[in-house]
Amino acid sequence: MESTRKAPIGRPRGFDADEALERAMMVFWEQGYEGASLTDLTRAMGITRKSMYAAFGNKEELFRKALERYTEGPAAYAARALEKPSAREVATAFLAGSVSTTTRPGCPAGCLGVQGSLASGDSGRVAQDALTAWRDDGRARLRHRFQRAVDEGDLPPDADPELLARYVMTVANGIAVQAAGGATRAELQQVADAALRNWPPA
Amino acid sequence: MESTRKAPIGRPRGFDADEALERAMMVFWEQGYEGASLTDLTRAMGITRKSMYAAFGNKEELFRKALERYTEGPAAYAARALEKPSAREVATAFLAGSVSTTTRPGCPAGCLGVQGSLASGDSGRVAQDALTAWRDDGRARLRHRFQRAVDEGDLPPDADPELLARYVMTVANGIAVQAAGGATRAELQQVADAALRNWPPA
DNA sequence: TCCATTCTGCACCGATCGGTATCTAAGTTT
DNA sequence: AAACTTAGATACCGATCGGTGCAGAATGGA
Repeated sequence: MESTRKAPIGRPRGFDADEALERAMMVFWEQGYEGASLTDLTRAMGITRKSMYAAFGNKEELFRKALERYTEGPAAYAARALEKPSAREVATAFLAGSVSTTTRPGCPAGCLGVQGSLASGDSGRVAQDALTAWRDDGRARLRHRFQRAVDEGDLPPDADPELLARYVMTVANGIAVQAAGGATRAELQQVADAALRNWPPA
Repeated sequence: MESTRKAPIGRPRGFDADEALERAMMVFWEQGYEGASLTDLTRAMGITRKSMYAAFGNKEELFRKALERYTEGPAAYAARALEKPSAREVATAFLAGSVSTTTRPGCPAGCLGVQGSLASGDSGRVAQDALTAWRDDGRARLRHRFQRAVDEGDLPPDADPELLARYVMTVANGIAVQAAGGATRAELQQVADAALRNWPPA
């Protein structure tokens, strides 16, 4: 009985399931759930469709397992941050881990938890690029406005318009993600207030 | 010549192009670019595929025009915010407009500019829900940790763990969006530092 | 040795995708 | 009235989607 549990009869699996899942996670991370086709996934995993279905069930379950792996791997900074001794250190470590993981060389830019459905396949790339350009344009306008504020003495001379613009835009993007996840207006207004409690933050 | 410009020969358009574009914008806003099929779009617009192609070119151009309309409509708060007299008012109005627009009743939750490719069709809904639950779980863990900090005296007694957790998660989500758009690690670390310059923000 | 299981590889399924063709009917110009 | 353009409806195109079936080979335990 134990022997059957350890090694079920039949040809053993010819690939490393953990490594295959790691590869699948990277594809989902980069291309999102719908943008990652079975062809993309299995090619990256180095196995056939049949093997993937036998090992992971279907695409949805593969994604869930990839998300679990992401939590224990690239997103492990979150759990580590929660163990810091003070709240300030928790928050600092959490955001530092967020920065580090979303900009890690060799890994897709961004967070699987956010853009797992933000990224897309080739057909949606133009729209994705258009939206990135749209956000960049808004940020540039904020930057110019804050530069003017520095010039006019409205902001201190050592204020960094680039940083301030990116800060405001980052909070706004985060608010959008929160709203899409069901946060209420009152909750988000509290967040906006908190983000501006000391202004300018630099 | 003026007459031909005003009314070109042939049967005039039988629908209001502006209103059709408005409807299309709402569909893109709610379902994202790839999640919005031509069937969804034309049904909402009340016209046929042929009419849509004749009036707007193709799906990509329709999306671009819908994004323009979004900029001039629901996202007009951004332009208005830039006209405020002080930098603080600019930032305040920008974030307040972001909150208001992403949580407006009768409109899709979130920002078209962020989740135009974040949302998805029916096939990706389960993955989308899983990611929302994933982010909610992370936020709950932060909240519990901050509650403990209050209990231990690490945070002042009047600190709001719910707000602090949402604040940190919002900034992290924004960082993820920024990273996906190409922001560098150094730039984002500056943002994270700015977000924590006065802690706790409440 | 026999059997069970998984392997690779390919063809295939129904469904949907964005986009087009074809038809008739209708309305506005010259 | 003639010329022109659009609307509506329907069917269709090639491509891709997630998922399956079937072939034959490989590799283990009983």
